[in-house]
Amino acid sequence: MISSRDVAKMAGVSQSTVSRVLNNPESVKPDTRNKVLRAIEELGYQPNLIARSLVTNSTRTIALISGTLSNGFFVETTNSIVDLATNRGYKTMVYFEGAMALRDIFDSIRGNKVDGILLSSIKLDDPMFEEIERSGIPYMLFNRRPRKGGNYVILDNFSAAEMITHHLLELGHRRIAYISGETNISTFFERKIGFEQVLREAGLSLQPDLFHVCDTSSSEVGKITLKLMHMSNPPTAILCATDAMAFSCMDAVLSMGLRIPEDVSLAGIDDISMASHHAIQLTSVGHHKFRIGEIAAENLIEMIEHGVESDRPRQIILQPELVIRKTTGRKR
Amino acid sequence: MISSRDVAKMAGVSQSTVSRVLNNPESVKPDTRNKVLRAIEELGYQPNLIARSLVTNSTRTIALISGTLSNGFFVETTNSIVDLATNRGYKTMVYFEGAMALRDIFDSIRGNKVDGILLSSIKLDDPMFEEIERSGIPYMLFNRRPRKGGNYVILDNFSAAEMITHHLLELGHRRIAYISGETNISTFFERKIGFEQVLREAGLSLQPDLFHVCDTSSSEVGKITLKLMHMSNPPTAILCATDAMAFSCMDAVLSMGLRIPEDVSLAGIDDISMASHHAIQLTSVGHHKFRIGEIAAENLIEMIEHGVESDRPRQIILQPELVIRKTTGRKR
DNA sequence: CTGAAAGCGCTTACAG
DNA sequence: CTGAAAGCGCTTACAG
Repeated sequence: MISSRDVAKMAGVSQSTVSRVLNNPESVKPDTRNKVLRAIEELGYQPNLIARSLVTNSTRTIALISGTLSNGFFVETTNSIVDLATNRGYKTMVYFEGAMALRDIFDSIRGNKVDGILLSSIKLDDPMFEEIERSGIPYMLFNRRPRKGGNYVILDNFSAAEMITHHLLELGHRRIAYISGETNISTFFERKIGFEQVLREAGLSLQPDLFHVCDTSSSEVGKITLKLMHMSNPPTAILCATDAMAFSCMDAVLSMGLRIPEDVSLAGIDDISMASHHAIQLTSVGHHKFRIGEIAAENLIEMIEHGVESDRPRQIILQPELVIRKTTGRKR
Repeated sequence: MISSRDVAKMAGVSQSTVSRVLNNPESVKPDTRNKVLRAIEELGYQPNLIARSLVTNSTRTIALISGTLSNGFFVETTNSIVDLATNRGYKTMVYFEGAMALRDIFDSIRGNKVDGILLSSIKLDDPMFEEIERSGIPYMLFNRRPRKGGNYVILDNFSAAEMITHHLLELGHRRIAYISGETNISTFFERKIGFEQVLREAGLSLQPDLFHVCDTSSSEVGKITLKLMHMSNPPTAILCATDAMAFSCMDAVLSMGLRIPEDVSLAGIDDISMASHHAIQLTSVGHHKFRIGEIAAENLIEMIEHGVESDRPRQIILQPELVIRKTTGRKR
């Protein structure tokens, strides 16, 4: 491999000068600069970024630890985060939750000296959170947050759940099923609280046989949906904690030959782009598409480049908008 | 930051021994090994992988350069590639086509000394292809291939297009519109050839007003769809070169208040997972889900670990299966 | 089984 | 404006 020594030799200068031409061109006389540039060209020299990183202690790499792409929400955030980082001159190391323990991913990331971390996969009481804070590596959480503190950008999940539940109540629904993911995750925790709160205000209560927690996989959601719709007194509406779950739920409902919303209303939360497809038309509530990922990435890069003010965590809560489409209708 | 020197000092051994404990534990006496291990534990030592890479000349990193996640096909390959790589102990640097010129991505990748490259975004006559070959970095292309040679795993696009076109002809369709992406990409080129071939065999020909090439974006496909369906003599069936395009097409058709397949039949190619959703039920043709990405990653890792046999390129062509669902029906 | 020394390919004070 | 020297944190022959 060609190194800066080779370039230096060919240009008849020192290695330091080659380095300067690369990193601070104005500091070297045009004449010498051109000699170096020509040598670089001639040799097809490619600086070894690994070596550079070792001395500068910066890799221009951010790590993205994201929920699985089976959830369309993370498809949108992953796409926009990677593109934004790329445009800003950062490489993105991607990990999807589940393939490896967060602990091991974090160790790998530390060893690789990434400049910053973007993380969706944190639990409410995750022991990793404190470690990440302590590591001093700039980070932004997105979509989920820990119980206390941290830098994050999330949806106002409580409000989102309130809004969509209100909508269902207004349509006359009283038997509303709720399918949630594990409530040790802030998103699911906060959405459930919002749902319960509105029920309570309406003089209703969360009925155990209409409330289900599952692992958010399509097969699990499907099973629960079938169980619900086979009840002697099935719900007239189903609220799913995410749009991705609502898609699975819809799939199961339709597979039974039932119609939406005639036989059962269906709603989700997140308002991912597929929700607006004319074949889906899912009523949902969420923030404008893509923005969560972008905001997280923007803030992270700012922290990397202008330093972290650890006394003032970045906590951004986006306000949701209700989007009524075709999967919710009056109770019959 | 704690280095192996600190560990060595604390354990009362040399840096070499610390290195051995990490990389070849059996080569050091249990006694010394334990002293070192204890020191590592005590100091919370994390080896600097950047420094290691500089000397071993291996980063355990693969670069994935993928088509955009707006196309569900690449969602599935990205998900399975990243997970497979992670499980095998490789990090994945991800780039999406379009955010940066392939030329610049490649330079960045070379500088970062990745162990291998997984690339979907190659054109038929892409000047970058030769450069990649020449670089000597192990690589696998997937989904698309260059005109000649290379390591790749692709669908038998010609057969896929043949099969789906046959299906449409058998349903009685004669005015079949075809919406394609740019034909300087092998996928679109081969699919178009397959489509034309079957038409020709049936004594039909590709009619200019029914054949459209676009940039595959949802808005472009939508525009073309509207144009087609507003013709005085609209097509009775539309074949889209990818399922992702078929989804956009479906969206546009439904937005006009038309029904599928009553007013127009619709088919795609790829058979991505969303195609089987009960609200979509898209007739398509493709290989079993996820496998293309996995096969590409498996082969790449094998090349990285067991060496490249450059005289025998890896060329894997997967056979498609036709999956008839609800978007295609008899011509009325 | 272990250590001292050299080296991977850069950058960065320091001196001139 | 430029060069010689030291150093980033590892690994790897080599010697013992």
